Amino acid sequence: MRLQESGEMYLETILILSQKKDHVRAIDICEEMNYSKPSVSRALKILRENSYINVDKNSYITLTRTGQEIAEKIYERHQVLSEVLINIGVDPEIAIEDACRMEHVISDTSFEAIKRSINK
Amino acid sequence: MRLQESGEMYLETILILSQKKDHVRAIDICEEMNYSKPSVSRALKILRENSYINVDKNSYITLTRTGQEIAEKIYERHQVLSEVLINIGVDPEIAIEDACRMEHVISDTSFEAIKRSINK
DNA sequence: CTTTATAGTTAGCGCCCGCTAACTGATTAT
DNA sequence: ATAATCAGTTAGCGGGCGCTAACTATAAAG
Repeated sequence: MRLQESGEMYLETILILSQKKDHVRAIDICEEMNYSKPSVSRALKILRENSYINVDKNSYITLTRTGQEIAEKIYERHQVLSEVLINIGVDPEIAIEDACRMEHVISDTSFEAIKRSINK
Repeated sequence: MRLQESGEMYLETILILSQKKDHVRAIDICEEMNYSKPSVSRALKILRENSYINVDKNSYITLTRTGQEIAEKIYERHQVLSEVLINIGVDPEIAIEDACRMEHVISDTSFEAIKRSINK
């Protein structure tokens, strides 16, 4: 199953949360993304069914290998794209918002080209 | 009514078609976008109801002032973004596809910054 | 003049993905 | 032990936006 922009955002959020918390639960995602519990619950169900995440008896969420790879990919894009925008003078807040949307729509090819172009 | 990405694509397509044809009809949009007639018909209905386009007795479609402004804005983004990507070495076909998606999600601020940054 | 082709519309399906209301089950506090 | 709180789920709504099937109206062709 091909992951939607929405699914990618959930994975990225789980990655970020697991970097600053011991464990990640659905409720943490609700707070981070400002979504209702049912929205998060359903999204996690789909991610679980498609083996992007695991949920243990304590409802602690972890990324599977595939989930982790996608989350890291999107997160890297987020970092690089917002940095690029900030570098050309965009207000950091706006840069981050834009990066958040662009990170899901850019091809691997274009992203690699962007990374290469900032290294010179 | 705030226009969706989909609505912006229709307006942009109408602009492009009206540059290369005497008149634009729904069926032309179907062919250009590879969408079914009902999909286009409904989209046009919404654009008409919200005064982004006019449709005359011959079913010829024209952009209103507002529609034209949006279409031109998106089209400019399309041109600039694909040019930028091509310039940094992205295959034109991929560059255009990516520009097609990015053009709808970038803020005015970031787009202006990108334009400025290529002029030096 | 009737048949056929072309363009547009209506009805309704289905997936995405937010939401509220209301339930369950577990943990904490009285 | 009972009540309250917290986390998660289920049911179902609604808007966005593709689709097919089937209808209508108009124009072209026999």
